[in-house]
Amino acid sequence: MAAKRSGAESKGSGRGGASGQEPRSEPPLSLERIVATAVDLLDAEGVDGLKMRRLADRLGAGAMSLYWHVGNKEEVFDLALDSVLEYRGPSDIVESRDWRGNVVHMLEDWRASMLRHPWSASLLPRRALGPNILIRLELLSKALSRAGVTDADLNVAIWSLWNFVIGATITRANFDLSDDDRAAAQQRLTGLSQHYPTIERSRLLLDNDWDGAFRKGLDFLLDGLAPRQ
Amino acid sequence: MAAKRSGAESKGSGRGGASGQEPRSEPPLSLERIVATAVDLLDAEGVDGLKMRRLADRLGAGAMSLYWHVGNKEEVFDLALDSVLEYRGPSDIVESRDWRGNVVHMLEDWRASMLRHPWSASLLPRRALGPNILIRLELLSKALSRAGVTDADLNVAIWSLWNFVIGATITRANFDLSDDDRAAAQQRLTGLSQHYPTIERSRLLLDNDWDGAFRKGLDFLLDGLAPRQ
DNA sequence: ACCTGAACACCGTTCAAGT
DNA sequence: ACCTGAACACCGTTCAAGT
Repeated sequence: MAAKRSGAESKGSGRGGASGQEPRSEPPLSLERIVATAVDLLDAEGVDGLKMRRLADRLGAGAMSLYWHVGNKEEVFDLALDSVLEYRGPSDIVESRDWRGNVVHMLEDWRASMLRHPWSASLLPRRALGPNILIRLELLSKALSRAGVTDADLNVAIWSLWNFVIGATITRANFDLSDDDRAAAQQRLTGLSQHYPTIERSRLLLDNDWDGAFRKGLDFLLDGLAPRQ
Repeated sequence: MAAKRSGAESKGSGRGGASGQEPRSEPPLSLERIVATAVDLLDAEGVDGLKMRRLADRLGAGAMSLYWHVGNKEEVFDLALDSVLEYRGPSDIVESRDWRGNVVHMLEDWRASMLRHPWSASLLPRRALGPNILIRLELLSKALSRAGVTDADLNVAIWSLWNFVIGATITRANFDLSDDDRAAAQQRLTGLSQHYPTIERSRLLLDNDWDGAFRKGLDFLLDGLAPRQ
């Protein structure tokens, strides 16, 4: 992932090194490098931190060079997003047994991949579906069929799981930023406990076990979709 | 919702009326007017269409007057969002019977409210929870308790429903924009049917019954959360 | 074919003034 | 107390050139 940063000599006159750590003798610009660097930048600075100028800077390229390789900023987002959703499944899907294990594994991996890049979940629903998510949906479809979900219910089941994963991951990725805020919210809730007695008592806003809640909620949903007989 | 637009005389020298329909003798600026107008503008132009200058323009106010009433643009988003999530429940919650009907009604109303303002769903997960969503969560909590969900599972159940609603609504609101794109995607899928045979056969990307899928998926999830015995 | 800086058309926000 | 325009510090993108 990280660039190799070979020690080398500078190109010509200095560029007024404000950043101080600009690598020298860069490999030429390429889509691959641009996408990889965009992911790094997004990880470091979030969605709002991705600016075309800054990206070019990180690449050691002139400010506007990117526009030769990419149509516009949107395209950078699309490419960065898909590059982050790759799935290296558990060996082969031929393993017919334990459809449920396969599904849970893939969905937990999906969520984990997006949480490693907290900008990605929010982006996913508003962009065209790239090949890497299609692979995941296909796996889902196969497994659910095998589990006995009827053809008439198949699409509903897939979208239900999609909704659950997207909703959980977007929520988690965004709440993550505001740990103190959450305490403050629960505090406020306590002050208003006459209005919200039930969620105040269960300490809904303080509940911190995101991974457990995802896993248990997913189990409930799968129970509903394909009841174990 | 819509302003009354009383016919009246202009204030002084013309402002070079580019928009052509600027109302005259506006009521004074107020938080309420700002929020209501922000919602209108968001509905009309989307998240990216809300610019402080444009909002001021719609209010018939000078470009920078808003900053007296609001700290910054973020605050406008927060206020607009909460104003859109109000719930006027079915009479009273005392109706103990039919917890499931109550839940389904509230969640469908929640989704419908957000789809009426397609920018709202994406905003919700990244902002502090306002009073209007807390009311909905409280209702959810009460109903699920009544349905027999144990205290240990209560938070999981609430977040599962949250995830489902958020995921479904964000997805629907965004896919809505691209009806042709979806056909194109399915087309592309058909071309690659050796890679994605199952979702190609079920025509996953063409499935257009969003309301039905939401309702049926919600039923599955509720079955998992509180099995009907 | 690939890269570049200058320039344009925006934005959010600050600030010193106005009434 | 409330409103205002000018000004600042950005940003995405176009374009005419460079090599």
